[in-house]
Amino acid sequence: MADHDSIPTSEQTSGATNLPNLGEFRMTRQRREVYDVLMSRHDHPSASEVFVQVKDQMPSISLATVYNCLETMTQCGLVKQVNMDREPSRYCANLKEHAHFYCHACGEVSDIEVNAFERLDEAFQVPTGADVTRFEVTIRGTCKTCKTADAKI
Amino acid sequence: MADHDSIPTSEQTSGATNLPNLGEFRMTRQRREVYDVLMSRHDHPSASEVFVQVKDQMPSISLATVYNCLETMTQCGLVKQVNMDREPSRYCANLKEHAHFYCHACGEVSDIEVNAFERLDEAFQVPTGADVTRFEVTIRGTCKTCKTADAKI
DNA sequence: GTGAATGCAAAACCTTTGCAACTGG
DNA sequence: CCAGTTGCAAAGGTTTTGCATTCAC
Repeated sequence: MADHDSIPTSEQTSGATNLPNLGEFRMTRQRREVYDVLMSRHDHPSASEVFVQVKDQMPSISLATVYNCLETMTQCGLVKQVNMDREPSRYCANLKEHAHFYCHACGEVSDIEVNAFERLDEAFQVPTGADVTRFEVTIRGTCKTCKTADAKI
Repeated sequence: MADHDSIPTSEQTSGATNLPNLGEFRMTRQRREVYDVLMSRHDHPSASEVFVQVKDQMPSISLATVYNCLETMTQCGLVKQVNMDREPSRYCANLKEHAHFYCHACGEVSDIEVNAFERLDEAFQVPTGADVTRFEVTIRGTCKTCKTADAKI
């Protein structure tokens, strides 16, 4: 994990939905660190959560830079921004098409495999004449842990 | 449209997914006006867009009150809050289960009918042991208007 | 070398909150 | 009557921005 050489190139990511366009991407120490942190976690941290962890390795980094890095990487398609309601944006490095499960009790977000993303449009009456770029699916509910904890109260 | 008597009671809305709980709901002039504005539009206005329109009818109303009204009505299940990325929250009075289409060119949000919402869970590997409350589906792309406009440039 | 990225602080933005005055049931 | 709601202004938290400095290519 967190291997510097694991940053995908345009060629390597041809399986992903949005090909990263890394043409003008300048690899700074800050960006590398931010990306590494994101790669090492599967819990969709927010910018400030990333900031806290990166600051450990690089005390001089500023929060604004973390925001800039995450923004740039999102534009490049290197990471994905995940927004839940009005909560702070979260970020994830899982480029594979997937849905999200959101537990409204603990606020945790987890990735969900999709069995047939491509057949999703059958279920929806997409406006005629519109170009569909992508489906975004969030499943809301209570995770196993919170359900159990709640039952014990 | 915008009929004051059209505000649903708990009994009338038994078909909706979340039954409005209007027990403690006090119908003030402000709330009625906010609700009317929302009922009269199908374009998912934000709080300040609602504010502008309500202020027309009721110049003394404050933005904070509009926020309060919308929040309360969302809690009651009278309206739905729709969040797109980091944009201001939008609101809609369409209580029927539906998905949203978001045009990233013009930023408009439109409702999408769902043919088989209940069979959606077949397509996703929902975490075992979790309780699913609801599916939220956003389809992103370019609407017909923007697609056409773009082609002309 | 040079344009892009950083770090800092300040601003922008949407939304919530505290509190006195008001009002719907 | 009186708990709940309003209006105002001020605060809150997240994200962006301006600008001088630094750095990657």
